[in-house]
Amino acid sequence: MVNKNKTLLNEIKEILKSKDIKPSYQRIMVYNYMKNHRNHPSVDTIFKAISGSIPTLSKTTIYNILNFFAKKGIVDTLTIDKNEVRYDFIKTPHAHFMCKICGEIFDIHLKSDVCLKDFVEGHKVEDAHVDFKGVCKGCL
Amino acid sequence: MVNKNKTLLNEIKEILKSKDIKPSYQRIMVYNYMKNHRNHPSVDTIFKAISGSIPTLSKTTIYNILNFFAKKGIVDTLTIDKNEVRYDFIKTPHAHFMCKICGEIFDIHLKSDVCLKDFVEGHKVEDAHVDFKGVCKGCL
DNA sequence: ATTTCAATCTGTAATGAGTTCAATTACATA
DNA sequence: TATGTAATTGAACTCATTACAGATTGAAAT
Ligand SMILES: [Mn+2]
Ligand SMILES: [Mn+2]
Ligand SMILES: [Zn+2]
Ligand SMILES: [Zn+2]
Repeated sequence: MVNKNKTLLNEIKEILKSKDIKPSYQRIMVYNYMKNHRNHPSVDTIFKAISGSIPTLSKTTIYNILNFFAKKGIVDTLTIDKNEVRYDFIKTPHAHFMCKICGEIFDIHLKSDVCLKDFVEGHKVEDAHVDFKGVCKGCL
Repeated sequence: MVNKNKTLLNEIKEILKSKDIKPSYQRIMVYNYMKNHRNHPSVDTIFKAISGSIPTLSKTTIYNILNFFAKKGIVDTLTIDKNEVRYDFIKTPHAHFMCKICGEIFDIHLKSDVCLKDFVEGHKVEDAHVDFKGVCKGCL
């Protein structure tokens, strides 16, 4: 069990190296968290989740790592929540639904091609987001 | 000229009354600004623009009015800019493009129906936004 | 006209996400 | 082992937004 966990972290280390990212323990742990959670976490959520494993962890480090990961294309930055930035471990283009009651963000899989445009009305597109807000299934 | 301006402000007063909104001078001026600008302004932009006409104006009042207008459906709240909320004087559903260089937000008119859904995957939709980010025509 | 009362406005203080920065630590290489 | 660069840390800071309490407004009621 411990050995298996160690193997998984070593896999992440190799992934980071292959992307020209120095695999610090902090970066490995953030990557591991993102890989295993689909909750579109905020910096604070990640901090609370992994600071137990890294007693000296600084929240600034989480900010640094996520900004770096975003630049490297490992995570996507979601501005759907006006209170704090949320992050997504990108797989494929998809939309999001954020519940105004519980704050949860759900993945939505639409048959829409708006996420795949290179240009719109002459502007060069680098990111595309389809965001819904309302009341989620569970809160209805 | 002055008379015509006064007539326009009186028209706004009637519009607000018809929506069960007490037509204070501050509210009329914010409405008038939104009606005449398509720049998706922030609170600060509106404050700077109209505080000359209202010497005692408080920025808190702009926050109050915009939150109130949003609740009444007069303006739409855009979270595309992670630094500050931007507001839109709604006409019809449309998408937005925000330039990462100059910060300007452009209206985009797509032939997409994603903005018109009532439910997605069981969740009740109240707002829908299609947001693009990149480099605008002018900054390219 | 004066009183009354709720709604609105104002300004200051508090909150909290995110950034800056200088000092410390980790780690690869010589 | 010594050195140098990159990463981490934590405190101070910025700045958008909210909370709050007192002042002002304006429309009834008397
Ligand atoms: Mn997602
Ligand atoms: Mn618009
Ligand atoms: Zn919910
Ligand atoms: Zn631009």
